[in-house]
Amino acid sequence: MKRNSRLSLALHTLRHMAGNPDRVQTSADIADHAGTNPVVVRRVLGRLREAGLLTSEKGHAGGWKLARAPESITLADVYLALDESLIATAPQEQPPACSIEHALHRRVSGVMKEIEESLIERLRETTISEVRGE
Amino acid sequence: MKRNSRLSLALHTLRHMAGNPDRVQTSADIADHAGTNPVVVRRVLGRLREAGLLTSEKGHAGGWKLARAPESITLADVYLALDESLIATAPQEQPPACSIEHALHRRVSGVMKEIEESLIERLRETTISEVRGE
DNA sequence: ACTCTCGCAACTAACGTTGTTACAAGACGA
DNA sequence: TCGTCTTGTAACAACGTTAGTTGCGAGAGT
Ligand code: FES
Ligand code: FES
Repeated sequence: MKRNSRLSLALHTLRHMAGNPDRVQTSADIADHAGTNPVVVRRVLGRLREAGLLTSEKGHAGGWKLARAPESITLADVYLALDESLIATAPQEQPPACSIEHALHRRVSGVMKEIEESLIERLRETTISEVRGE
Repeated sequence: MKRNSRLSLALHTLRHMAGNPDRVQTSADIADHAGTNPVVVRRVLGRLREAGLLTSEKGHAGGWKLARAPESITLADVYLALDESLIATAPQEQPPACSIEHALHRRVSGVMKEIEESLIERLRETTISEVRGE
């Protein structure tokens, strides 16, 4: 229901896999684990696969596995893989009648872009495997 | 339809008023001006009034007016008045069963908080009246 | 063949946002 | 006092987004 449940699901799953990098897990396993539905898991992890973070195999003994060393996967990689800007700036659909409105929008979305940049920068500082419980 | 149309409406209206600070405008005027509905305008501007940016009067010759000098109103004031965090972090409804999930959430929302801080800081650098067309 | 798995399309339900109508309450002027 | 203007607020419809669910086809392995 929340806006970043996809990010939470992705991070938790990756971190969980980082604890056992060679184990193959099915989307049903993961869904159980995360209290959700296998299809939802495949939807989210599918994006991570497109970004090269995971691999998936069909058939018997198929499932999901990390595609890279967990130490090389940063929070920013996950955030970008999902490509849902948490920083919202409406893309100004109409050419604005009023030039001041235009200027305001430019100003605000300029700041937003900067902020998103620095968000990604900050997220790049920590890898999946660095985060531990308590 | 977009996530920040309230912010756009608020900023544009305030900037428009800044050009003529003593003029009283009705929500119908403003709605015409912004291509929306008077009730929507009252909803958004109501928040700005609660934050002390505007005043409103009922009755004949009533309407909306700036409560402060436009040079003293920053973009951050408006953003905060609307108090809709553009930086979304789900407030972690359940106590998380898994401590790693908890740690991940803490890390991410810590970063988000910082980022929102710096967003506000950046927005505080410009006042309403500073923004001009072309 | 059979079974397991992903991939994908379609649908529902819940939620948030905008726009709209309706009406009460207050303020002002005639 | 009466009429009119305006805000304030509630209620509703329309729409988009998201999570969840079902169903089924396509590969992969036994
Ligand atoms: S349950 Fe495995 S990391 Fe949370
Ligand atoms: S129309 Fe007046 S500021 Fe845009």
